[in-house]
Amino acid sequence: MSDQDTKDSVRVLFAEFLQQQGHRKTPERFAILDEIYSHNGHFDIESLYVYMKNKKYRVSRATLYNTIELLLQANLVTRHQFVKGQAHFEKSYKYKQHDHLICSDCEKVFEFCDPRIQQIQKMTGDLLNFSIKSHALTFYGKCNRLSEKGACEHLKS
Amino acid sequence: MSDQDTKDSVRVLFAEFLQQQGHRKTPERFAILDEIYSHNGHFDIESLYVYMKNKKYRVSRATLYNTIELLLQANLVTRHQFVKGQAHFEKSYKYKQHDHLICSDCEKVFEFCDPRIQQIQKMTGDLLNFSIKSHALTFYGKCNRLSEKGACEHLKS
DNA sequence: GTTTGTGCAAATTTTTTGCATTACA
DNA sequence: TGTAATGCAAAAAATTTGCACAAAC
Repeated sequence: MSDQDTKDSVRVLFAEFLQQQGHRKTPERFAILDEIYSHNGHFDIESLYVYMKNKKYRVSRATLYNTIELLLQANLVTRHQFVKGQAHFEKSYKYKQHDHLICSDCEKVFEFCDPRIQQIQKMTGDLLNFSIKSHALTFYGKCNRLSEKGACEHLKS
Repeated sequence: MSDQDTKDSVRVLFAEFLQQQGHRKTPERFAILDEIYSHNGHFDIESLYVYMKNKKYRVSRATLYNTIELLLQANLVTRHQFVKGQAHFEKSYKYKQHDHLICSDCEKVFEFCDPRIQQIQKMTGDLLNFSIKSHALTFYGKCNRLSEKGACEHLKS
């Protein structure tokens, strides 16, 4: 599936979501969705604001916060809190299920997959009578690039 | 191990940590550690500030932030970000390893254990050449108390 | 005695809110 | 045309920083 196909799909999904929830289909909402699906990796609200401002797209931070909330509800975006005091997001449609590994030296975020997490998720839900929709698993450690190259890729000071 | 024994142990561990790192052993730092280990469950900086103020303990928010940072490094406290815009913490010494389950209806936080997560942690570290120190796994869903009692325990509005 | 750590207050950063205006349905 | 959504700016909330004073080492 091409990037354009993905963008078309999420636009349709978001439109359906807005319809069902009785929200209006404003151009800002679709522009924000489009912007998010034009980038890979994680982003925060401020970056998104700057991206759109640079494209001369007139949008307010308030609308970004509002729209991100809707996109979270629509499961088109997920939220993370890798660093304190600032939320990070990433697109989630057609993006393979994965979890994160954070290096406490260079603060770089890596991704990995393990199918057993889905099993644990299902079993825990059954056991505790909980309808589990999603999960977030993060491992914290050191990426062992220090000894290899003398320093982590993004090591500070 | 009694609560008092635990408090004594963490005080020794924190003292050793401060020594090794070349930090001073101030009474404020031990008072904060003691306060944290006097409570169960999760807390945020503001609650901790109020707890200590109520006990007439003179402490500033700046010192709380500073000390929490040291306690995180010493692995005596862990940080979570259950809700946006605010960090939550919990004591971690001698407190059984567990993960969290959050109800999106009542926002209550539940705990669970699954030994397989340790296996995934070890295998992921070996596979990606990463020295993993810790993890955080959170499941998001609905706690099914709605249908049982008409509403989640802390359901809003 | 030196220098780190502290409290306080101000500053910064992140997010939310109020309100007049715009535009979707 | 009625009402939800927007932009803007102000407010609120969370965290960090600067500085004079206190107290570990």
